[in-house]
Amino acid sequence: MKGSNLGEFEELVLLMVMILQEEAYVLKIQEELHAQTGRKVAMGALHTTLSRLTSKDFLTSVFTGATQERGGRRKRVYSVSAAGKSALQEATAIRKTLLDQVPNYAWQVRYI
Amino acid sequence: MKGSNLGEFEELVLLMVMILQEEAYVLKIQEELHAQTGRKVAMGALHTTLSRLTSKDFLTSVFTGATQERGGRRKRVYSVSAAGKSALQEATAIRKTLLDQVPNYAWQVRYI
DNA sequence: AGTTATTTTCGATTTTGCAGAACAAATAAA
DNA sequence: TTTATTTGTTCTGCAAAATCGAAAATAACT
Repeated sequence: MKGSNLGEFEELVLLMVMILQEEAYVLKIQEELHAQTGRKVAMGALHTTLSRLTSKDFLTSVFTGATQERGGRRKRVYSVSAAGKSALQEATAIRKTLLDQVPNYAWQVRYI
Repeated sequence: MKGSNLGEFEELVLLMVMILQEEAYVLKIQEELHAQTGRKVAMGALHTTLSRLTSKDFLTSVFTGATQERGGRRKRVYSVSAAGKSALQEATAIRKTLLDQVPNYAWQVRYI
């Protein structure tokens, strides 16, 4: 219970990987991250975060066989490990707890 | 809509300030942060974050008159600005949106 | 004036976030 | 069968965020 805190971007990336599932490879992640959060990050940036998350054992990855598209290299597909999920879970839970204690709920985002 | 992303610790601090209200001064924040999240941060760390948030205009602060306790200096009480609230709101909303797209809700923290 | 508790300020360091260029692989086109 | 083009990976490097520890202030009480 040390609280292996996730950086804010790391957290977004973990979420995207969970959402994308078998489609969780860099380009897709980058694209989807932009579509959903309006954030456009360089590929290098994403790779750095991805490998940092991997060395923290929050992500694992495997190569898929190359497809027959123009320039279609084999892609590395990521998935969130159990540790990654619980880190995410913990961060979410803590914030939820705090959020519930904020007086004047007016400003809050409605759950439900 | 630039996405003035909050760091993960910055976000926790903003939340604590909102929760603590008139009691939002460093020592209290530190103490409460530890109580609620199990995280023990050094005072210096907190001050750095607090002033970063202030220069981003997410926090404002005023001095209270010193109380009559032994060693009781006047404390600087913080409060979250409108900009701070919306930054918080935005971060929360984005994550909520993503969270809702994660397949296999089982692992998720229940809202409600 | 000196002691004591509380808060703020000041380096210094590690970890995260992010960009861009160089490199590698695969295929389409010339 | 070379060359161009697209897709993906690695490397280098800097900026911003997270932290610590110690030094300076400040305020009451002796």
